[in-house]
Amino acid sequence: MGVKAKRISSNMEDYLEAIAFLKREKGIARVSDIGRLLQVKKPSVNAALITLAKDNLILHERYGSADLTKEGQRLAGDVQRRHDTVFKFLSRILEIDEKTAQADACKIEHAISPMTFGRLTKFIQFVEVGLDGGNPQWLKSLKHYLKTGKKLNCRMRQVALKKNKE
Amino acid sequence: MGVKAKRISSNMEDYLEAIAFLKREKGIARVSDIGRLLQVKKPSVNAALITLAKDNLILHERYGSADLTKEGQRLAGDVQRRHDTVFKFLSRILEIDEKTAQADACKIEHAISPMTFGRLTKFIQFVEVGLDGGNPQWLKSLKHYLKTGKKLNCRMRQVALKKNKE
DNA sequence: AAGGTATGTTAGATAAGTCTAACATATTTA
DNA sequence: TAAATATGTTAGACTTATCTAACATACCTT
Repeated sequence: MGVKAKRISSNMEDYLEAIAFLKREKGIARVSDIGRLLQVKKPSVNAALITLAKDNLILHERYGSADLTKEGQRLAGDVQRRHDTVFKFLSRILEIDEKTAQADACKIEHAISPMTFGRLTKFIQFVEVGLDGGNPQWLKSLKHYLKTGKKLNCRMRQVALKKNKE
Repeated sequence: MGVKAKRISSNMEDYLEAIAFLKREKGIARVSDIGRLLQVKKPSVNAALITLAKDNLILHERYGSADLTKEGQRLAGDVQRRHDTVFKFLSRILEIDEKTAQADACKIEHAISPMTFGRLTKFIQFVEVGLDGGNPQWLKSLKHYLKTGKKLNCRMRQVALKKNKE
């Protein structure tokens, strides 16, 4: 029953992601643009497109553009969501600078299980939507600790609060 | 100045990790054991040992055992620490089951930057050592939310507290 | 529409990492 | 110690992913 859900490589996931991005942003995913995005040469892109087409993840005719199939869209979406989740966690909670967070997310997105993805998603929700039982203080303490390595005491908290308002 | 700090592949990191583990656990790192640990055949191990020896990360003589050099020890230690940190985060904070957490950590350990490693380490410290300004409640709320998707209200909190005491 | 530029493809090489089958060396044990 | 077993190595093939150089097609522009 159903098509066997092949496991594709990190590299192929990157290509799918790039194609999805270009379709969304420019309406069309071309070899050159994919190459520019992923920092690889055109023949590499071409080889990748042939592989992805063989796996029924894209439609691709010679000298034509690449389009994701239903399955390709699904996989690309999965990768994208993993990326976004990891990126949010790194940047909003661990407060890692954007560049580093993006770079790390680009690698971690290929490495996390559905379980970890789900939990991470919920964790972010928990923090952002304020489901911490009305105790947002811990987040401030966390962020202060992450940056200074020091515990926020009462006096320091006041200072931190003031800084946040500036 | 100093030796150029080569960047080694995820695979080579795995081999270093395995060698360090075997040295620690059994006093000696042999080709067969490394293979068993990493689920690869002996010729693959052999090839890896040659590569690592060429990079001065291990000492290895024909038909002899493998020993980490100072640099090899340093790298193996780095990987190990990244693994432990990620594993702790996944298992203790996101409460992912051990098997999945180990599997994910084995991949993520190759993907995180020093910055992310540092922040994650501090985050775990923050949680474990109770540096959250004396508000451990948020953690309970988090764990409850991660598992049920629901916010802990006052009544639910009492229930959660009771369960924790069982 | 012809020519030039941009884009896409093919061919062939390279590198990393894996495998199997065959061979070599060590170690154990009868 | 000699044979049997375990362990390590070599040779050669395969896969994935990349590259350069050369070639093919598409498109724009005048």
